[in-house]
Amino acid sequence: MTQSAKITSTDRRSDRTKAAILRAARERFAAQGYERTAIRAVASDAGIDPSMVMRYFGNKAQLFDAALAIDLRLPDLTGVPADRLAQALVRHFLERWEGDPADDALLVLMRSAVTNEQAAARMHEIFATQVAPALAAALGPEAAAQRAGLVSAQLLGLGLTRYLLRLPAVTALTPDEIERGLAPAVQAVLDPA
Amino acid sequence: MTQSAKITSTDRRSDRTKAAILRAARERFAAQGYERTAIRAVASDAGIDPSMVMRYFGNKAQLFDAALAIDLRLPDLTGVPADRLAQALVRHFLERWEGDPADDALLVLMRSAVTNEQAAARMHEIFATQVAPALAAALGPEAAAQRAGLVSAQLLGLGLTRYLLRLPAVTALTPDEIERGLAPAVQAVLDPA
DNA sequence: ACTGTAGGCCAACACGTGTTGACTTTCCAG
DNA sequence: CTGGAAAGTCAACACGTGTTGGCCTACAGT
Repeated sequence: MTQSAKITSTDRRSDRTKAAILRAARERFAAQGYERTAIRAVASDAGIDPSMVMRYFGNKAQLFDAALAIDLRLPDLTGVPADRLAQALVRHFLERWEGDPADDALLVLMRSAVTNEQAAARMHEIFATQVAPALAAALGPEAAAQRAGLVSAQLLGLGLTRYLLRLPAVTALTPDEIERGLAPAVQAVLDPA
Repeated sequence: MTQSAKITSTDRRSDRTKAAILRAARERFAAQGYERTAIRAVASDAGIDPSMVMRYFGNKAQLFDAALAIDLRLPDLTGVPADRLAQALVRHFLERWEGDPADDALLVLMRSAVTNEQAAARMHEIFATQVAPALAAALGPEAAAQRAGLVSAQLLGLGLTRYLLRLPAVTALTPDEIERGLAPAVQAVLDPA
């Protein structure tokens, strides 16, 4: 039977628009956050009718949830010498963000998580399943539990001030200056006095 | 003429409700951010009609602007020994925030500034007129310009993760633990390698 | 007692939102 | 060719929003 051929062809069609919706949604959520993003605008960006968004994703909250399927792609820190851990972390996030801050999932999440409970919950989840384990692998479980919070505070603080708030005093710095300035600070958190 | 007496009495009446509106607005903006705060809700909290809000503040944006008249009450850092600057800063913000995070103006501002241009602009202004000068007084002008950004990133990162996102790994720490962990890191930014 | 005015309320408008259901078009299997 | 399902459009509902203007009420000055 050629049913499989049929299925794939039709499924491909719908999957393509589904992907277009998701891409448009990510861009809007990133630029404006959850509340200010209108489904009509997402649909318009994707070149289809608003009702298609509902057909494929159910409702706005579920669309948001789908847009937040995130992989931070944290580097493997187990091979990094202990005294260069901080540098590796700072550099990784800088590289990630300098590319295109607007569509980086972590910044999308931050922008919405501040006013939206659903996004905040997802943030907790991302932290628990990705950030904490990566640090635990490098520092050992109990040390990581103590320090992962402050490290996150430092890195998210950078993302907040440079890419979301765009504080001039932070955007004025070059990536190199940030790495040189911030890496020792993060290292200070990793190595308790 | 007793006109002055008349004016003060009537003005007092209106000023009292005006203040009530402002108080309610600050609470709502703090808890929900700009977009999710409804004027009807503010009016209801203040025990008056929504149209009174318009009468006294013009529109929502101006109400928001009035709610953001903020004094960070930064401590005078000129007398603090250079090697204790970071500790003084971290402690100050912790004390400020541990009291009642919900109505601290800086957190109000952060919550809205991430999605609202007007709030972001105000944030830049607050930084330029309060944070930067306080650091300049302690570090000297050109050193402050270089490092104020990263110091702010670290302090706002703490506020973000602990009071807005409430990341468990950060809320689990006691204020003392945070001060011990973060002060050396902030000091590392203040003292370049 | 009378009157003007400031303080306040009510009802409504205009608009944007998420969401729904009925209708049309596309397109492929038989 | 043809039927039927998948993909997509259209128009509308129900609701919450910021905002407006007209009306009422209390009270201070004469």
